[in-house]
Amino acid sequence: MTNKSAAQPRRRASRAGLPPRMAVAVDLVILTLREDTLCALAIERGIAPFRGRWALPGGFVRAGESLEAAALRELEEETGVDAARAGHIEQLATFGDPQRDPRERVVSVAYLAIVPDLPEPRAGGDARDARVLPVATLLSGKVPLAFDHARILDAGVERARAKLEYSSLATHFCAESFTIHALRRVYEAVWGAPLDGPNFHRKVLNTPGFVVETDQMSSGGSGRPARLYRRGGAIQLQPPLLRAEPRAP
Amino acid sequence: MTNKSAAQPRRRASRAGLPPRMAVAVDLVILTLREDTLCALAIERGIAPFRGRWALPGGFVRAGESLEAAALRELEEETGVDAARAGHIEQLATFGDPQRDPRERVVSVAYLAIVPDLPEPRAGGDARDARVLPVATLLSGKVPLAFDHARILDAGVERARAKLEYSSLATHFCAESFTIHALRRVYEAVWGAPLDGPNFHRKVLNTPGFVVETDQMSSGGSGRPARLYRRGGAIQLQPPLLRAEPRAP
DNA sequence: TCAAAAGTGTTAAATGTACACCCATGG
DNA sequence: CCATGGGTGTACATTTAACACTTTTGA
Repeated sequence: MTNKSAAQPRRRASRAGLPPRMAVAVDLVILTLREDTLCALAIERGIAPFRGRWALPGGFVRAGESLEAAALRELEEETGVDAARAGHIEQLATFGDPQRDPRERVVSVAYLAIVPDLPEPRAGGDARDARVLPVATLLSGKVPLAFDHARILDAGVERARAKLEYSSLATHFCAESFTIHALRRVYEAVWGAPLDGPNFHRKVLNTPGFVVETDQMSSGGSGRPARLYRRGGAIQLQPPLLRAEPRAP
Repeated sequence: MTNKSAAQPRRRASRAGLPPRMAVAVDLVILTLREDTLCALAIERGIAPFRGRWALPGGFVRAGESLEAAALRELEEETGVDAARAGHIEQLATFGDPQRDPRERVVSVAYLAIVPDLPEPRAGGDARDARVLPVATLLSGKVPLAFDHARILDAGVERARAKLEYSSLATHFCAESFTIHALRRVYEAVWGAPLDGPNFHRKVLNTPGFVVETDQMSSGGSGRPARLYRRGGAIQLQPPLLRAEPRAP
């Protein structure tokens, strides 16, 4: 019916019904907050290709291993953070350009992980060095990333920005208990814009399931001690926290 | 861990540092509207495994072919709709459970396509039959889908529902020019809830870039002729069209 | 003239925004 | 007693939701 069957002597394997096999990898965008700055874990590659360049942590999926399991395994290998301590992990997108790896065809499934208080990473395996660097630095273009990792990182940051608005993702940047102020600093760091403190406070408390009060108070800092909260059960926020866009007068 | 690694000598390749190779497929959730009902294209499988069961259209990615190109090729093969006529196509998620295909390890990258006025599909290739069926039927469980395709379809429908709210996706269900009423019927079909006509009308017109007026009017139907509009340039809607949730009094 | 759909007006309620102001703590 | 951040109050602007009402067509 189409020209297809005629025009296709094309890859004998395919005609025989056997699909080509490809390597499948997972790459991780691991986000955390360091001094009110949005940061990601980056690896300095110790082997070719892109030796000496910064890259996202990742590795190949093993036979019999699910994609999610591979992502969690890589997360633990690179950071020492196990599934329980990881605040949040979700699949981001899949990158499969035929040229994205100069060695051979590699399809990479990217995952986004949020980790509170990411420990100083250990270089190991194929990595010459491993560091938690500001996202702004990594995306500035001054430190070109290996492969298509700049696009992957960008997708991860965009996903995080979008999800703060309508999900409880922000709480995963915080330790188990946190002040409303700390939560606000997460929003301000990820969105890169200041928010009104009083209104933010009310909005968070009026969003059912977002946070739950504890009977503890913060201590030590300057100023009045603040109440500590824990993550509530809500996954989606209704109504969403709006990303304030200053209105034109 | 599973009986699988025992059955295989665990691919010596993997121990030598060479990653295992896997087949990579694309599967398509192709949504359209038929008589105000959200429908998806389904294929009745003519070959094992799952012979005789309904499945989503899809196929293996070829060597040297990008994922997106594979998705567009499958879309055209199964529906005759080329990239230009497809309203919208986007990557949805990747499904890679080791057991999802009983033959061998297949990682499937799912795509979501929206096509206005999907033509009656032609069965061909490995398909015994091809039909446009209501999503509600396919997800009801009465017609079990092959592989993990119920999960994929569900993810596609959920993505479409969510994106109607904050993107101009709904316009891609419509022909090139359409009335505001037709656009509203898209929202009502996908969300499964009625919307207030007058308020919807204003909201659409007040959302910059959502639709642009033409100088033509609809003809033929009963009632007053309506103005026709085209898709505007906006991708994201600001403010979003809210999914009306009847308020508890 | 009636039914059906298009489109405009109107109003009460809910929400968002900006900022004044009091509270509790450490220096 | 002052700086710092925590938290509440409040007034105003904006948005939303509900629905009455007018317009324009085909039957």
